[in-house]
Amino acid sequence: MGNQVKPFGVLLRQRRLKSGYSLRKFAQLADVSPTYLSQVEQGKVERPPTAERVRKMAELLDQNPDQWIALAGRMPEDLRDIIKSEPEAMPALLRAAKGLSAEELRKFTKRMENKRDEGGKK
Amino acid sequence: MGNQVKPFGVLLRQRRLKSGYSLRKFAQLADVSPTYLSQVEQGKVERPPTAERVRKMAELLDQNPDQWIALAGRMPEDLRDIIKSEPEAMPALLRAAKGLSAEELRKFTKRMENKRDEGGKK
DNA sequence: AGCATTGTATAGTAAACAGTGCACATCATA
DNA sequence: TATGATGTGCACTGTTTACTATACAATGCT
Repeated sequence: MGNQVKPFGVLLRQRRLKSGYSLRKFAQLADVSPTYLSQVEQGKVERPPTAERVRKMAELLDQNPDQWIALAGRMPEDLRDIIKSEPEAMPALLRAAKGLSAEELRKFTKRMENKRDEGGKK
Repeated sequence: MGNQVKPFGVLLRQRRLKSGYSLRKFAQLADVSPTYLSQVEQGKVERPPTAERVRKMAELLDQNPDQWIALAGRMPEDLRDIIKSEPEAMPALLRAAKGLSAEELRKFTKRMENKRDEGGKK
């Protein structure tokens, strides 16, 4: 509900400027060409960079890498494996989680963690 | 934990034979070349076919498409969007769900569904 | 024997992906 | 005016992806 998904490129540019990096400087740190970085920030590329590169950028700007990867429309590699490990139950879980608020999701997350910590019996 | 993840190709071949299709016949129905289908069944291809094609194959063989897509190491398209809608909370939720059994996952799924049905207050 | 039908190995390919290089316009500063 | 730094448009490129074409061996049927 009301989750305004700001384009990845816009967010990237905002954060980069806030950190005081020029386009060329940051491109160098992130190990991409200035041209490409410019295109990404403008949303001129079909799809944002790879998950690995997005992770690097997020780290350079002190942002949450997972969040940025998801915002870029990529999938953190481990999530794919998690889903694969329970190919029926995990998709169902995600679809059920779809409408819930972030707070509710966090609550469920906590409960799941407790479930695991309380003893890997069996 | 003892989740024996049977290779997708092996499963595909088993199901295809059970349904009485020859490789060429099924390849034609699924709209791929016999060569390619053979490779897929043998696990000779780096990665299984696209989600769309796997879905088609699953339907032809009366299997659960989502399950097959996940088994093939692909991501049902809608899941990506769901994760993107809550780019912090959803990855966290999945990671917490990681070790849980299928039954426990189903329980949480039910609870989430109830939460939603009981009224989107606030 | 002849022919069809089965699956398979090898090689190749069109399109998409994830970028790069270079020239260029704009603005600031000296 | 010159020099430097900023970001950007356009063309291009190496690599990966998701397959296909061709030829072939093995088995079955008549």
